[in-house]
Amino acid sequence: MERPNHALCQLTASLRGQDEEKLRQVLELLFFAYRDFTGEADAVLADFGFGRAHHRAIYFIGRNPNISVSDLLGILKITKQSLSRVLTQLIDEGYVRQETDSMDRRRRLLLLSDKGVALERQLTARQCRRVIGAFENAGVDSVSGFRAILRAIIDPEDRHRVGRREEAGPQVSETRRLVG
Amino acid sequence: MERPNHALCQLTASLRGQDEEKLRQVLELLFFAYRDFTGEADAVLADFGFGRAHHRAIYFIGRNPNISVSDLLGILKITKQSLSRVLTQLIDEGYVRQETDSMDRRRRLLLLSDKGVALERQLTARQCRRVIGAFENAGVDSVSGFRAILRAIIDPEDRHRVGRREEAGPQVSETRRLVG
DNA sequence: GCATATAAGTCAATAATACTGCCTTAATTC
DNA sequence: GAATTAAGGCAGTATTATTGACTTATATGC
Repeated sequence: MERPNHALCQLTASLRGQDEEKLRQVLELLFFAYRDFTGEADAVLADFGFGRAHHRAIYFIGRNPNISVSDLLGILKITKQSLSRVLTQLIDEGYVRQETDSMDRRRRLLLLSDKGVALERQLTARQCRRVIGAFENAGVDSVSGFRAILRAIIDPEDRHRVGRREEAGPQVSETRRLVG
Repeated sequence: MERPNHALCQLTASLRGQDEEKLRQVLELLFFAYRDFTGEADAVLADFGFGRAHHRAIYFIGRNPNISVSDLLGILKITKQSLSRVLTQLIDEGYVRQETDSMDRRRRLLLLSDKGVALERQLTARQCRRVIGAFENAGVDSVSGFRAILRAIIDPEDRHRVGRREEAGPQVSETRRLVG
């Protein structure tokens, strides 16, 4: 059996220097870092009987108050049925509230309750602590490069999803914005 | 409901400048980047009737030829039963071979077959293409910072797992190394 | 040699997360 | 009024993971 190939490093002219070993290390860094990063929240979630799916819903509802179900689906990229299970639980247990949009009464706008806000903060604080620790450990000079490359790994059409949506006075959904 | 808190940014003295918005963006970058990064391989895996669990097994067996089952479990941090299902499939379908360690006949050493190597390369090549694209897009100056912070996010006791294990002549397992 | 420990594998039951497909209701838009 | 959109429900299935209990084979310590 021949040794691992070296074709990868010739994929582009500008990166001839990138050898396979370095690239593989990056794949592994992503794997281990993401695992430990998400693991940070898992212990807390387990105490509440929730999983990662609940975390993601709580996070993005907290981040985008008054988001509609379909806009949340657009962020999470899961099916309506998958979100439904999670959302029903969160609403039943009082972490998420639903309000009918007065502008378009078909839409249900999602909001965290006080209980939901408290949980979201607890989860986010833990993950931020890990990230801050990493920034300190690696040196803050590394942060801008870190952010730039993570952003560039994301599919171009989803890069705009990072950061806060503008706080909508009269609700303006993503889907509406495309139409209007 | 009050606005998101600003307590996070005061977690450490050295990072007073880090405000919550920036930190949250990092959490989101990690989420979207990892999703798109893994999604890259999913389409290929589906063609073979495999999932991400198979990918991880294939990757780390390819990366650590002659790894023992327990050492692989140590990397993946899943239960023996979970790995078993995946490994049985991969062996049955001829992607992974098993050989008894001549030094310790309890151990089964895992190796990719030619078919396994071909699949591993296909998956890794795709993910590397995305990473290389991101390096070009963000600028290669960002790479070292990117790597440094990812590494620092990983639990300290697992950072040594990034990179190739030394190619063992007489098989020396991780567990053995601790003892001997 | 015998007791203990280790490596691997197996069986059974369960849970979380996701999927497809199909259908309903209500509200809006053309 | 017809078509579309938003939300949700129901049924069935797949993947990945878990816990717990147990077996077999081999190696190690005394």
